[in-house]
Amino acid sequence: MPELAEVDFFRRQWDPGLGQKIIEVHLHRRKRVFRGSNPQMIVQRLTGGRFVRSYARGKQMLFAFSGHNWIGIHLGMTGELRTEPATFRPAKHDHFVLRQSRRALVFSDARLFGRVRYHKGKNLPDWWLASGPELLSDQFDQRFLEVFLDRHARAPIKAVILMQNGFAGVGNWMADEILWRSKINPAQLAGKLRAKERREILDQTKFVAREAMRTLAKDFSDPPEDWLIHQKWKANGICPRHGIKLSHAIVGGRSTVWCSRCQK
DNA sequence: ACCCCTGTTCGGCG
DNA sequence: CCGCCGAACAGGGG
Repeated sequence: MPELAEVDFFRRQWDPGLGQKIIEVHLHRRKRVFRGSNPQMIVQRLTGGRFVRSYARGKQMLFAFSGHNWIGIHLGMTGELRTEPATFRPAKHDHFVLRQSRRALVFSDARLFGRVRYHKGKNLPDWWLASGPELLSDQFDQRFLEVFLDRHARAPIKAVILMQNGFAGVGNWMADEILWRSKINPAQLAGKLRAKERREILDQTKFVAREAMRTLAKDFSDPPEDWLIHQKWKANGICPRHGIKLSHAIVGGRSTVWCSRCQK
């Protein structure tokens, strides 16, 4: 579920716990979400520390704790963060719980595609820096885009827009929304795109990211009515521009929707 | 019962 | 070696 703006929404769900001490860490040690990390060490290092700050970058979140301890969380397909009362008892899918005196900070994930990582040190973890520049920053510009599109010239543009080292935070619905607004067919090879189309991709990516941050990230409210996202999952979804029936196919390995009239 | 899925990684293959 | 593609991961919902 979570892409750029939803990820930031979930990150902020733990805000009430900022500055507060962690009195107990509860986790299911054997769960897949801890792959690559040592769950026992997470418990050891976080217990008694303080939750001091959080960051989001693309689909990644980073939580800073006192003593140079860091927790990275990726929500995968079905992960979510929330807070619960102090008396909360974890249920089946609540894999990681930071208990504070007044509340519990909870990560849950039914499908276990999400991930919790641990990092110790004064500097940011390497994997944090591996994702692309933030879409709304000046580093995500025309020059960056050109190089990235050319590097993946033989892949369909839909697949390229889903690559996190280029389009950090873009997931399936954002990708379709961007391509629809740019009037580009999702199956078009990235290397075939003309100068005007490349400019459109930059502009529409910024637009979709900015608007999503204004709505979804703030309170999980819907983007405007005339966005493609509202039609995408309907059996008989129509193009918001002129009302003809949308096309569906698997492109770049992902379910894709587009308008055959405006996206040639 | 069967098929679908807003994500990532890995092995196969061209 | 580079890079694309399909499968695998796992569970819930239609």
